[in-house]
Amino acid sequence: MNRRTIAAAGLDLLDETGLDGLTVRKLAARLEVKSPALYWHFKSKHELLDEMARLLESEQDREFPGEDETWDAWMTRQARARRRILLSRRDGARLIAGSRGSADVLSHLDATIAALIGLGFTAVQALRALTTINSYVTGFVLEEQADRQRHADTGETPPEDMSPEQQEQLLSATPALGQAIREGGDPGGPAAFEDGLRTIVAGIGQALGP
Amino acid sequence: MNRRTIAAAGLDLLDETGLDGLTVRKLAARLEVKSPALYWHFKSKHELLDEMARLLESEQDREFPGEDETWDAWMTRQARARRRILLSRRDGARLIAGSRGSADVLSHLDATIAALIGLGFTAVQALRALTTINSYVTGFVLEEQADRQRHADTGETPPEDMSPEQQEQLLSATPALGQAIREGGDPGGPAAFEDGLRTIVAGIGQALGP
DNA sequence: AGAATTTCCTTAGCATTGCTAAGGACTGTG
DNA sequence: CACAGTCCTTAGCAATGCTAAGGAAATTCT
Repeated sequence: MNRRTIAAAGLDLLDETGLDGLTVRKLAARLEVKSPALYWHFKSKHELLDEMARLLESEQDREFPGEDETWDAWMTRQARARRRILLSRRDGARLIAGSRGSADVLSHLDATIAALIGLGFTAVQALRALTTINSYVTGFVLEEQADRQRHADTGETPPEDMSPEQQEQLLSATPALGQAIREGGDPGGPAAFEDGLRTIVAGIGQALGP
Repeated sequence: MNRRTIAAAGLDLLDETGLDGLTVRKLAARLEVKSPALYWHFKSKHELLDEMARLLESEQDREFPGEDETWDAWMTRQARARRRILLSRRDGARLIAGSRGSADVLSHLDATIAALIGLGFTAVQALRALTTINSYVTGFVLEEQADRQRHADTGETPPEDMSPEQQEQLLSATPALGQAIREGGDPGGPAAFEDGLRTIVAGIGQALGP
């Protein structure tokens, strides 16, 4: 048993209990061990969460733009992949947002910037573009998952389980917002994510020059 | 003593202890009261945090575009105001990201969409633009504040307190990233925020049509 | 006015949490 | 064979969120 396997078990437990329900004792029990045993491998719970975050992030393919791939297609692909990773575990966004990044991601970031410089970016433009997209994805998924848990732990009926009449009653209280939701769907859903991503990538392209 | 004054005291305490250090007992002590007294006003700590989040959000001026103001100037101003609010309290972004929004912000969102429709947006475009910017600001400030606490509780020297030689040594390990930071400054700083914001607003403008 | 109800707090304490101290078994090394 | 290192256990401490039960003061009802 090492840090890696413990972190992996932690991610599985995360799906069942959520970040707030994840305790060292429960994780130890799942590994058929008493809780102080984990403190041999990690000096604190926070360090364990950091390792879990690193493991989750490492599941993302960290590719560079392919030969015949444009920078914007690549950035879009990368952003989608990150969202999928964050969504793949319960509270994934909160887990990663609250953790220390590894030196590993720094070196990958460095290589990515280098690759973008080869595609016409300046170093500053590349870094700024990447952090802008990153902030957007983190913020978006964070609210996406927060909504999920809101409906889960209040026992409140999620909008998609309501009768059309109930939906309509909610929407009619805020007419403009109601119209936007009727025409555009859930503002925390995949379509909204794609739209925002497209918007940001377009803005980056504009800053790059014609 | 009511929910409002308790939440206000909670925000003050938040600055001293951080979100993780904020306990019901400490807050009660600050109000010169025993801890179960607070459970008369709030049925759980989470509900208290929600109220604190609402109070913090309510400090933001919720203006509509002025007569001679363009939509992009207004959105930029609004995004900056939100960042300032989140930064005004320690862990402000985490506090708000983890809370339920109030019906109050829904009705304001509705009015905002209506105002943007008057400026040439469709309802869907307006809602999507607002949520995109919102996700970005939340994500950005979240990492901004996370960095702050990382340096605080590891006792690690923040880069700005290092000698130029130490800085250079860090930067040289990742040459492309190093160059980007030397030329563009802290990727979690105000300049980076402004740049990302400008990028997103430009992208929104492009989607609106010429 | 007196009784009843409501409001808002206290004292006491329970279960759970992260974490530490001390020690035991098992493995490899001089 | 002694010794040191690795990885776990048992026992338990201080702090946390929260509940139960009750008390004092104000408010309302008759």
